This record gives sequence, C-alpha cells and structure tokens, in this order.
Amino acid sequence: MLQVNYIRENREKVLERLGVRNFKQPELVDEIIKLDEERRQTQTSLDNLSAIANANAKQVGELMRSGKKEEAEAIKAETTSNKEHIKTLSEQLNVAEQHLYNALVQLPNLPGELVPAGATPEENEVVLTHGAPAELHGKALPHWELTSKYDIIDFELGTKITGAGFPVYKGKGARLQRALINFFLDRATEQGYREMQVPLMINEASGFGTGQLPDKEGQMYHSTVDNLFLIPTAEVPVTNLYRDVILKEEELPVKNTAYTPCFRREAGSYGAHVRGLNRLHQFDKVELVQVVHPDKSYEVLEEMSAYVQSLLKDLGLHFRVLRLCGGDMGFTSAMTYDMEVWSAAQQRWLEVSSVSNFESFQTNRLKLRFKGNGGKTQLAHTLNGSALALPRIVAAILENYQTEDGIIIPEVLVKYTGFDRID
RNA sequence: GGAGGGAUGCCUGAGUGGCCGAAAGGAACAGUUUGCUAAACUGUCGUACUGGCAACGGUACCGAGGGUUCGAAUCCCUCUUCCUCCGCCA
Repeated sequence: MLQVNYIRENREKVLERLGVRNFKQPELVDEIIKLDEERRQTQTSLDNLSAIANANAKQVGELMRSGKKEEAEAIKAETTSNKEHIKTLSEQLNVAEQHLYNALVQLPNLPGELVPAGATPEENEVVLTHGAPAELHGKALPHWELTSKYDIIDFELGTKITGAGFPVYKGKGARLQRALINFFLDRATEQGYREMQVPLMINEASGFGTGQLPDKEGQMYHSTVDNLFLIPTAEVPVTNLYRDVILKEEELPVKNTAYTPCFRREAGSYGAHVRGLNRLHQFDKVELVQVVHPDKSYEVLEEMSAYVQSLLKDLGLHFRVLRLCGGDMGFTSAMTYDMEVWSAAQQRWLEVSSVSNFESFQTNRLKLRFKGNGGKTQLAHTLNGSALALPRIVAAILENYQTEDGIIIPEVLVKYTGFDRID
C-alpha cells in the first residue's frame, strides 16, 4: 500500500509510474487525494470538539472539588449536546478512513526506474541467458513420463488421496526432493540467512500484511471454521514476523530463509502447460526474505538475483533472467526478476524463481519500521525471492539429465541424495 | 474441554474514576567529570494523525472492540492472548 502523503505530494509522478504498469484506473489517484482531504477535515473538526470536551470535563472536576456544584451541573448540561456531535463526527471519520483505505488498497506498487513499460509477458526484458540447451538422446521424454518410467512421482495416487495437483513423491523421487531442500537451505545459511520454521496457516491480519488480502483470497485455501488460510508462499508468515515491529537500524539487514510447502488453489486449466509438475496445488519451496534499509534495497535485489543464479549454475541448468515489465509484475512489487530454466523435453522456459523488491509497499501495511540513532523512524524495505521452487527444478533436472539408461544426479546433490543416478 | 489469574512505554513494574501519556527502577542515547575503563552526576528517552514557515499546539492510543460517565488505564460486556491447575492427547 502506498503512503497517502506520498500520493498527495507526488500526484504527477504517481500517475506517470502507474502508466509504466499499464494501470487501468488512474482516476483512483485523484479520488484518493479527495478522500484524504475529506478525512483530514473531519479529523480536524473532531479534534477541536474533543479538545473542548476535555477542557470542560477538567473544569467540572475542579468545580466539584471546590464544592461549586451548580456551576459544574451547568457545564455538564452543555457537554451533553457536544457529545452528540462528537459521536456523529467520529462515525464520519471511521467512514472516511474506510473509504480512503478501500481506495488505497486498489492501487498497485509503483514500478522502479529500471522497469520497462509494457503490458504482457512478451515485453519482459531478457537480462541474461546462461548455458546452452542440454543435448539429449533421440528418445528424450518429458518429466511426466520419466516420473512414471522410474516410479518416482505418482500423480494418480495423489488424486486418490486428495485430488489433481497433489502428487506423491516416492523412493528416489522423495529423496531427490529432500536433497534439494537441504541443499538450498545449506546454501542460504552460508549466505547469512537465518533458517526459520513457521506456521503453514495464517490469519487475516497476516494476509493483509503482505497483500494477499483483500481481493486475492480466491488463490488461497481457506479453513472457514477457524478463518485461517493455508500459505501460498512462505513469504507471508516470514515477512509477517516483523509486522508492527520497529527495528534498530543496526539490525538491518534482516535475512531469513524458510522451507515450506505452499498451497495454491488457482483455477486449473488443462493441457501441457499445467501437466505434471508444471503447476500444482501443493508444492515445496525455499524462500528468502530480507528487511533492509531503503537506500540498499536495489543493491540487495541484485545480490539476491545473483545468489539465485549461482544455485542454478551449481545445478548445471540452462537458464535466463528476465526483468519483468510493468504490466507483468505482481501487484505489490516495484521490480521483479524472474529466473527461468530451460525444459529440454518440453522445449520451453519454466519459471523457477521470482525475486522482488517491494520497497515500502508491504512495510506500510505491516507497520514495519526502523529507527536510527537519533533519527526518525521510517519504513523499511522488504524483498523476497524463491531459492528455489522445487517442482520445476525437479522437472528440469529429470529432463535435462536423462540418458538412455537413467537420470544422472547433478554432482552438488550427490552428497545429499546418497545416490548418483535414478534408474 | 473445565476452573482460576494476568495483559500498562525498549524491559521490570506502580497505578481501582479527574491532579495519568501515565510513578519508580533498569536499559539505551547525549553531555559533564575522568589518564583509560568503570562509577557518579545532568539531560533525553513511545507511536500515529493533525494545525503551524517555525516556535509551539491539538487529538487518539495503557491487548482489541463496544458500553456506563461531564470525565475511564481504572467500572461493565464481548473477543483475543498468556500463565497456573485439572482432563485429553501427537
């Protein structure tokens, strides 16, 4: 959520940046400015009336103490009518704040300076490409055939237990997945991230904090009796650890990592693009979250991007890095890099990581601030990134490392898996 | 699930209707003293909204939301949460 003060003082700039995003309702900006004006007027009137009421109450107390009962009664009578006004004004204030809030939450984050304008994924900018497509033997298979050939992931069995999109990992498939999780967590720890284990269910306040609520509740599984949601990403619980927190400046940057399963309802389409591991309702992911000084957030974005790339290099995968255009970025992001690995058998790029700088968009809602020595408290910046999302990495490994007589395990993983091939 | 007791500022903790945005101590920060460290002393020391060029004001907040009252940290109701005991249980 953007800060009202900023919108009020930078109207032109806000409109210009929203243009980069191809935002469809620029009129919202002026509406917000108008609603804010109403809110402030109401606030001022209410404050003035309250000041009178407070002064009167104080006077009554003094009069009572000095025994001047009649004078006290007179003031009491006066205040009664004042109270009515205060009540209606504070109701008006609530309404005004609600209207302002409702409008504010509809405004997406402003794209950073480097973000290319654009509306569709075709307008994303390819920042770099690393490696070359793996050379496969003639009978190369897509991963959903490899998984059944070697009996390592069972989609039908998951359907029996739950439904489509909930695979069962078996034997070496399960161990490969666990190996990757451990590899990612160990590497993150080496990079200075603190490993966390967090709840997999979140309440409404947490959903609001990171921007899943309002409006995007449809993407999450909802336990209605308890009003709790299954997490769509570890970003939600890990970032919300710092909701309503004022950090000391020297505590920055805060670097946390967490492995969690993630749950996404997303209305399923069918076909090759969502086949096999390409899109699931439940999947595993190791996530990185940083809370940083506002001056550092773009530097840290580059650092996180480089780190994610190093993982892909270690796994020997052919990948590319995209800087998303304004229209393809998430609602809360100011700048996003997507990492995509080449799926040799499917002949297409698969997104395996998304690294974003949210600037103060989340921290404004979270009330996550920091305070320097003698300095003013101000909003921190947050960033996060997947490092990495498991299923498509597994898919890419299976497809790119397949040979006629088995799948070779990338060397860095062997000490985690305990075996060097699946056959 | 049952019974009881709590929730106050960075921390500990006082405060049962007005003089309380809140005592006291500690921590932290700044300064004085000091050969250095320590100690001592002095000062600063919540957040947000809002008025004002500023100086300096106003308002709200003592877990959250309602209520009683001229006036609520203090009384009443609901909720959340923590602790103790009992029951159940991975």
